Amino acid sequence: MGDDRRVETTETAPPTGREAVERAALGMFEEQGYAGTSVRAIAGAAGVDPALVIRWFGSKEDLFLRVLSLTEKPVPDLTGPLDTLGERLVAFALAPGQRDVRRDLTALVRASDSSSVRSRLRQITRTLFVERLVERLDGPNAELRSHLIASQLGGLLQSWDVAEDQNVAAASRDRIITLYGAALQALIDPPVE
Amino acid sequence: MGDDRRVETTETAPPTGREAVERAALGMFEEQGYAGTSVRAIAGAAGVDPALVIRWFGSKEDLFLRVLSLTEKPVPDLTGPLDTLGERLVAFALAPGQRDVRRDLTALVRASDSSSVRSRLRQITRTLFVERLVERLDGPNAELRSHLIASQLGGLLQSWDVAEDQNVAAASRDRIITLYGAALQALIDPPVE
DNA sequence: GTCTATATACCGATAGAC
DNA sequence: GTCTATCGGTATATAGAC
Repeated sequence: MGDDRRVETTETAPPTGREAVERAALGMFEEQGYAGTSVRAIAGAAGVDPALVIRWFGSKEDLFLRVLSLTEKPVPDLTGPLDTLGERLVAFALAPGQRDVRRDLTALVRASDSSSVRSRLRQITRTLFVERLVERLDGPNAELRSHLIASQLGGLLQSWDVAEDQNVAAASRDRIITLYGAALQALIDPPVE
Repeated sequence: MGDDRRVETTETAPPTGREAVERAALGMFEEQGYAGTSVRAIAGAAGVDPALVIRWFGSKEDLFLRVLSLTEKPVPDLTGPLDTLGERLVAFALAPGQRDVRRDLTALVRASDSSSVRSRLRQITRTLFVERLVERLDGPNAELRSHLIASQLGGLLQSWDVAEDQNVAAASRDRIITLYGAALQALIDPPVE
């Protein structure tokens, strides 16, 4: 603060104060997880006193939830033909450009011992997938099927992350898109009785 | 050891020493997670000095991995007709009797910031599902498909747990078995080119 | 008001006495 | 083998300087 003269046009102004804390926190939470990141380390990286972090953001968990809200993150494109939506969803989830989102979701899942984090996770799943999927699905149980599709995507992301360049991750992305896309498609297509 | 006289017949002998620590640790890790469970609390519940827990088991993480190895847990029955295996796998995963296994897997996933825990998770997935599935699947990419089926099951378990008696968990188990079973079936059936 | 410095109450782990 | 005492670490809260 102090010399924060509100030059709102420049994008690359070196962050200071609260913003520096938020950026440092996001990066460290993504890379080392919640438990592996200390408030002291965040404060050090941001050039700020540790006590200020608590004073500004309430608690470590509040800062975590604020910084991992996943707002302003890209959303999957659900337009286009329904009968190939499965593959497009998998391709979206595994796209290189979605790496940060994957890491954010991983960090959230691994911190989900806390019920606040679980609640945030539900909210993200709902706004990112379920609410938008349910409007496109035909047939019965559209909402449940949307939830289950989101579950499938969550499972894929978790395996992709846990695999660590073996097993699943070692397979060609295209093959996974084809195979797992078909599995998603089984819940996208209206169920036949 | 010392007074461990190998009375292998009695099942209900009140656990003492190391065994009391292991039981207390398992229960507390399942219920409150890794971070939420302190060595001091485990020692207190087991009636043992906290320093002994470390001395006996090496570290908190070593104790966690030892107690959550998921050996001697029931394994899904993969025999029977292939064309309904999807539903049977979902039914197995969601069965009330599998609650402890679900909680164990949840605890592991939530502690998977640690690479040792991720490694254990891979091992469990492999021995519980992949190795046994791959022998039953026909068609190409049997191993990858087995991994992806395990991913689907992992995603379902995670949602089931995060949902907390809303959304997914609120739906009738039978409907989930039907719908998600069909999604698993898409990877069980040999892919058509 | 904003921030600095300090205090409290935990944690996992260890050294060393008995 | 067992346990006491303690170390360095953590998150969080507050008193008080500027």
